Amino acid sequence: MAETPYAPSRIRALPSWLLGRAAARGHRLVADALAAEGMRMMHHAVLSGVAELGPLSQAELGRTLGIDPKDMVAIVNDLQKDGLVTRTPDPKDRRKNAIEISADGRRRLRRTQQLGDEANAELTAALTPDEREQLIALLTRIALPVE
Amino acid sequence: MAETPYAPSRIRALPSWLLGRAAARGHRLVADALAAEGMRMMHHAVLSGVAELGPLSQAELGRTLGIDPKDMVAIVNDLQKDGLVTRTPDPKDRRKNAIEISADGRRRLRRTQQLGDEANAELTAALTPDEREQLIALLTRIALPVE
DNA sequence: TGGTTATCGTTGGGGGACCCAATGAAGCCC
DNA sequence: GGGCTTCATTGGGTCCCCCAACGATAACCA
Repeated sequence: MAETPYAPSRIRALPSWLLGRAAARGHRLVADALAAEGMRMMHHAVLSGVAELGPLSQAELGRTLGIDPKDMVAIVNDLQKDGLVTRTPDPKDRRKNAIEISADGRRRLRRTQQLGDEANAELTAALTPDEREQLIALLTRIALPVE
Repeated sequence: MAETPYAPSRIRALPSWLLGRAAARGHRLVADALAAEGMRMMHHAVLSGVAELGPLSQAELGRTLGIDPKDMVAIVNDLQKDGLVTRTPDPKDRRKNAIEISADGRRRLRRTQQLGDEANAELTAALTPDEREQLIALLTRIALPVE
């Protein structure tokens, strides 16, 4: 491939720029890995959230994962169409849908979790386990709005 | 506003996920700040690159900043339209355009650099200067493909 | 020298993530 | 009971990223 000069540039020392680059690479790695199972990042994230947090509404899912309600509709549609989750009206609150993972969903999740972990290992391959933990800790502290 | 539960989720411990969140917040902060000058992130990045690396071709700019040639065309169009850069045919190589920053471009860059720095300060406000340097160092090592 | 290969700017198309506003239905609070 | 809120859904929009192709030009090399 072509040799990229990557001359020093003021821009590339800014956290926001580095975050964008690193996130793009991470997204590429994970998305490519998940594509082997016909899944996308958001689908995997939602499936993982549903598996952990039990049956819950789309709004709750969206809040915990930071996903827009509009996008959530499409994601749950896809997951439901593939039989990975069930969407049943909540008898307690008829506005809500109770989203729950299915047996197929659990099986799929096992594989996508594996793929996601591998992709993240490759993403952080240049780091020691200690450094990886440092990175996670630092990112956690700047990822959220101050509120 | 609604209380976001942010219950523990396996997804949110993954570097790729955290990177996506942090990058989104960084982009929001920087983009909002630059919007005050009518600039977008990519425009500022290109302007900064041109200022540092002197007159150079669009392809070289794209390689150093990781910007797609297609997007570079639009960005340079905008910058040229605003009189911030000049695009002149390179006499040495008539395929290339020599992009160079103008006096107006330098003035604009001074302001946008200030705004970008402030936004990045806010982005990393929760970190000590030491931790900020750590984060930059770690990100630098995972931002680039292995090559 | 002539033919192949590569690069440059440009145009075209497309996808994924993110965000905002509005709607009807349903629950909540007083 | 009336006002406010929440829920799922629909619609519209922006930005960044990637791939493919093209005509023009340059570089390579036998």
